[in-house]
Amino acid sequence: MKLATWNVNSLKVRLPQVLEWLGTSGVDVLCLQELKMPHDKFPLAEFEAIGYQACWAGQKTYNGVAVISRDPARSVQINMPGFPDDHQRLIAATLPSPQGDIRVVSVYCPNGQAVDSDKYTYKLAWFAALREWLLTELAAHPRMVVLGDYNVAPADADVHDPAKWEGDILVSPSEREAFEALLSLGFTDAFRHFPQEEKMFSWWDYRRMAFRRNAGLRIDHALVSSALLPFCTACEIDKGPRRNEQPSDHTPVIVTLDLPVEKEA
DNA sequence: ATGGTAGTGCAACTA
Repeated sequence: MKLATWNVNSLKVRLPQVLEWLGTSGVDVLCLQELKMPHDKFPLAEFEAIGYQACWAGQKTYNGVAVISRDPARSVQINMPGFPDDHQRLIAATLPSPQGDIRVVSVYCPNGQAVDSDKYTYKLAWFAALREWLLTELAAHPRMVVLGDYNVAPADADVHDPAKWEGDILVSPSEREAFEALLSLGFTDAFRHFPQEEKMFSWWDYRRMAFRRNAGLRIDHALVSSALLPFCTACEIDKGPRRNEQPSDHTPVIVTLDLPVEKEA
C-alpha cells in the first residue's frame, strides 16, 4: 500500500499533472494540500474516471486539503474540533487496508510567514492544537499516517544552506520543537526511518532558479504511528513532478506500507 | 537590505 502527499499549489492548474502522476506512481492514497479552490469546484468526476474516490475541504483562493483514494473514505472529519479555524487545513479519513482500517490525515500546516509575525503565533497555536488532537485521535485509531506540508524543516540536514536559513521561518527552534512534539506522541518521520541520499528536499522556491540549484527544504512529511511502523518498508521523495512544465513548488513524498493479506486459519 | 516567481483574481495578498 502506497500513500503519498503533494502540495499542488492550485489543483485547478495542477489537475492534469496529478491525474498523470496517479497513473504512473500507482499510489493508493494521495493527500493533497493547497487546493486553492472553492469546495464546489473540486474535480471529483476526473478522479472517479481513473478509479479514485475523494474527500476534500476547499475554500476560495487559499488552503484546501483532500484525500484521494482507491477505496471510499469513512468517518471523514474536516479541521480540528475545539480549534475554530477559517482555513481548511486538515482532513482525516478512515480507509481499508488488507490488515484492517487505517486513519489517514492530510495536513496543510500554516507557513508562518516570518518569526515575528501574527501568522507565526497562529502557526505555533495550530501545531499545539494539532498535537492535542492527534493525542486523542491516536487513542481511537492507533494505525495512523499523517501526511502533508508541515512547513517545518526538522533538522539542518533538511535545509540546503543551514547557515543562511538559521532562525528563519520554516527552521526556527520553536517550529522544530512543535514538530518534535508531534513525534513525541509516537510518530516517526518515515523519511528518516530509512537511509537516504543527502540534500533531499520536497520544496524549492519558484524564485532564483532554486530547483536547478537544489536550493530546497524538506518540509513535506509522512508521520507513521508506532502501530504501523513495523509495516513501513520505504519512504521516498519523487522529484519527477517538480521537473514538469508549470510545476508546483512542492514535489510528492511517498510512503510504502507492506500489509500482506492475512491468511485464514 | 531587497527582490526574485507563481497563483488567485484583477489589487494585493500568500507563499
